[in-house]
Amino acid sequence: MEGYLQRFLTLYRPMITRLNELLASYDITYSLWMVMYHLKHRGASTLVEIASHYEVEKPTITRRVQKLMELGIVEQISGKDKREKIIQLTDSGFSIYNKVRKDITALEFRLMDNIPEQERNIAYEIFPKIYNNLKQERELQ
Amino acid sequence: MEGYLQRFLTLYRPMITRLNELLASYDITYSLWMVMYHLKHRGASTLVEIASHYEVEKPTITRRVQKLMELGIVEQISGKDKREKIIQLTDSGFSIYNKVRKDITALEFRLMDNIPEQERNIAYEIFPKIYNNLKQERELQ
DNA sequence: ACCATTTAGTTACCAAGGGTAACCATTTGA
DNA sequence: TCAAATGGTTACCCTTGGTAACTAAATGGT
Repeated sequence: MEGYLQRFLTLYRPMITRLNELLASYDITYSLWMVMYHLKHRGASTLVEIASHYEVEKPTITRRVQKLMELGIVEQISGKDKREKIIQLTDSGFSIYNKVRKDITALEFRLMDNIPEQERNIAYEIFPKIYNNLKQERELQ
Repeated sequence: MEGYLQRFLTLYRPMITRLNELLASYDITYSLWMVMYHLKHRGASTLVEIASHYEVEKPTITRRVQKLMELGIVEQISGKDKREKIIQLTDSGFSIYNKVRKDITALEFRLMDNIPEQERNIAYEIFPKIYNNLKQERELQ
């Protein structure tokens, strides 16, 4: 499996570039999109939950959430623990999510166009496995 | 295939973090490693070739190559076209490459540990296909 | 053969994204 | 009950990368 990381990294910039081109018309960037995606798929979350999932520091998420709040895409809800800031998508946030989702799904189909169904699925399912292995690798240190 | 890009992006930071931790003991970062990898696998290259392969701008590669030259990892060779700067790994560069390669290969094995051989291969082979599709997507614009 | 255009690379400046350290407020738990 | 741990923010800085303007060299149409 020599070179897997390299192949992964080679894909990164072209992918981010296409994605940001697409997101520009909605005035968001991929880093904001990642938070929106997280809230859509995992529901209301605290900043620490988001930070640890993507393995970035807390201030990074503070900044992203501040921008998303200014844009009216997310809002804070109250929980028991007064230290926590629980964030969820607003109605407007959901609506923007759905519009962007269509565009991204279309892009994903174009990128997967000539790849057999079975291979797509395997490549799709392997990511969470590697993710878990990366997390475990971290714990060992 | 909805969410493929997202799954890809989610992996990025954890992977970069592990990789940089590993590379730190050799005093290089993943961005320098990518250039070394390119030279090892594609042979002596011009800066424009490297830049267009990874889809970054020329100044970015100028900077990386300057650092690698300071570190004695790459050197310039002369070609016919006097505008071009053709770069290759030095003996020292090859030696460092081989040491790092062992560590990264070991990391790659740990990350793929619990994934069946066949799935690994498919996930490995799918990257160049997506890469080509991304490049084609760019041309259409 | 000549000159406008293109190409390769560099420099200087700037922007995005993210990290570290220090801090406050709240909660946990010995 | 009070020290330690946790969630979040602020201020400052670093890394990476992009843009614009430039030089030098090569190309190509006339």
